[in-house]
Amino acid sequence: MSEIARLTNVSQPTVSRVLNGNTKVAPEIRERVLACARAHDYQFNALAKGLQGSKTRLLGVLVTDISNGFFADLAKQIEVAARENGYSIILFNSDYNPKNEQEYLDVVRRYRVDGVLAVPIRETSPQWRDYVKKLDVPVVTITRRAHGLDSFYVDHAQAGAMVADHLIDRGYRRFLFIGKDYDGKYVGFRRQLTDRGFGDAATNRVLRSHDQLGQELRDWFFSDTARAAIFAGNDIYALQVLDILRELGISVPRQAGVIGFDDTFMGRFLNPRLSSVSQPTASMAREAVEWLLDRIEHPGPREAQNRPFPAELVIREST
Amino acid sequence: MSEIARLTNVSQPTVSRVLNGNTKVAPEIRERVLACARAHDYQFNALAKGLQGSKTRLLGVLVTDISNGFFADLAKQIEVAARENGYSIILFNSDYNPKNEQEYLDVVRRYRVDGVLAVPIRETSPQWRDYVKKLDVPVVTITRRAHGLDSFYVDHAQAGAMVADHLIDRGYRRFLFIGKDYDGKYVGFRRQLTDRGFGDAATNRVLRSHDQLGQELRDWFFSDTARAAIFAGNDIYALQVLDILRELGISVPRQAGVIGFDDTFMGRFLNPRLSSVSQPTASMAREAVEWLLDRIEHPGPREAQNRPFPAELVIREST
DNA sequence: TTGAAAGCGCTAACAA
DNA sequence: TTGTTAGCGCTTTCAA
Repeated sequence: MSEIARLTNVSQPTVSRVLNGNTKVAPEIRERVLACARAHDYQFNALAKGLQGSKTRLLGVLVTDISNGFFADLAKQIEVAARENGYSIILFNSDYNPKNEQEYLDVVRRYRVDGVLAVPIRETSPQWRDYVKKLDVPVVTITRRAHGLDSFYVDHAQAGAMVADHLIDRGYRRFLFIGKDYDGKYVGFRRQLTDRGFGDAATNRVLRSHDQLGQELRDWFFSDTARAAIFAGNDIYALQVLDILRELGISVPRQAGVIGFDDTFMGRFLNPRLSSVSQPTASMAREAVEWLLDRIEHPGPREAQNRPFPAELVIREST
Repeated sequence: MSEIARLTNVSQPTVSRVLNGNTKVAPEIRERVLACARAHDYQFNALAKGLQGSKTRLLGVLVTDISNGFFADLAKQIEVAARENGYSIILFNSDYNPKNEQEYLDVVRRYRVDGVLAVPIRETSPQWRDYVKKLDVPVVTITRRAHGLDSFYVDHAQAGAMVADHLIDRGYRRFLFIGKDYDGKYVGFRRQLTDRGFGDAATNRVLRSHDQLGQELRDWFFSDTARAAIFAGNDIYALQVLDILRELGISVPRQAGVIGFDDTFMGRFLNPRLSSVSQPTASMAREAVEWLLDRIEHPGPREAQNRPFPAELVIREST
């Protein structure tokens, strides 16, 4: 700016005024400065700008696993929405590790980002919530609900219940969930199964996804003859389950039903095409970003926004 | 820092010296300052720090499509490697749009990132290369070779030739490539087909992936009875092709062979399991990041690094 | 080994 | 409408 000021015979603050365009400047000077800036391909220094007030036009985005198509897509939508509003994102991957998540919140403070969008790992932990609230930037939670924080999410428990209904209606009589037993979707799934009379421990199991999954799945499947359905905590698990079942010669959906979660892109092309639960990623991302920007641009205490989105059952060939 | 200086009765620069740890400070003061910083959960201001020299400890990462599992994985690896070295990444998605790419290079300058890792769209364009070279930060190209710039990539032409050999050896006699005809892998693929006597236009076609793909694929397939193979420019196209073939009742690999590119995670679980070309993502990312950091930490002109990595043919059930 | 002072590139308050 | 001045939070001289 000083350089441009020198070249155009005005003061440096005047250059600033022209380039930011929010103050009145004589048209003649204005043109001269703009021309000079263009000629020298001037780019403002975002650091110097940010050093002043809090406006870095940087958003921190924290996801749990970017290599999962669902989150990759989410990150993409967030980035697009942010860019449309002149913000850039600094991205972090927690890998479901609270240590990384904590580390990231420090990075975020270092760069004085204007706001944070996070897929939390410990959204139910009061310590985490308190820590986040002490941060002096607005934090918005996406895809998961964190009480007391702005949250944009689909209700996993309700989605789980929808899955239960669907599977029961399709005639499946015993159920396996692949994932963690404290996962909201399992909680809702199990509750609904119980309500409809399928709450037996015998007909209702949880398996974590790991190397032994094939063996365990096989044992579970052949331990009973009732028609079996598998609810995978995400589409990636579902993909693996389909492969295992094929290996075992179990036909889907006849002998076993399989349903995933997130409705990632590949699902509609799998063989058999995968039933799944779809989340409105695009609108979630957009609304969350807009809400966050609104909080950034109009600071001050405000009641926590709680915005649930409807999940949608996408029924294809696997159930 | 001033606050800590006040509380510990030393000067602010001394606090800086303690916290950065590269200058000698009396152990007693040192302890006092560190204790105080910890107590107040001090986080340095990366903006103020970056305003000084060029060290923002920020890396710009530009990919073409983060929702493609291959690039998502690449971004993840880059982020991990960067973080291990104390750098954070600011991520951008070009969506294969040169306008976005250009815009991003401006953002990168605004934030004074220390270096850039890019998956370029126009790596063969001299204008792009010149523009990048004028940037005063080191730029490293990943997954694609850009002459005159540091490049970490697999040789697509050579990989394409490997695919050609493989398909011919499997007994396929006519070939379809899904992607763009100027794609390096197609260039190498076609050259090798020609060298081995399968250069006929009649047996060798290119199709762009789009809505009409199903119809076009069908026309192509039934236009001849020779055994057909389809080389998809990436695994996502391959996934779609498999689905179309299944729809048409064409059995893979018997009536048609299908091979993808990138060997993304899902490939090994598809039905049939997808043959593909695997790139050493992890080592490419790691080496590229390390090279970039080396260039950042030891500036000065240097000969452009040209680092090809070997691609590997992963043969599964689809060919 | 420590402190005082200057300055990185901007914005904002104030004066002209 | 424009210029002058101060200051954001650090690092980096230069003295002491």
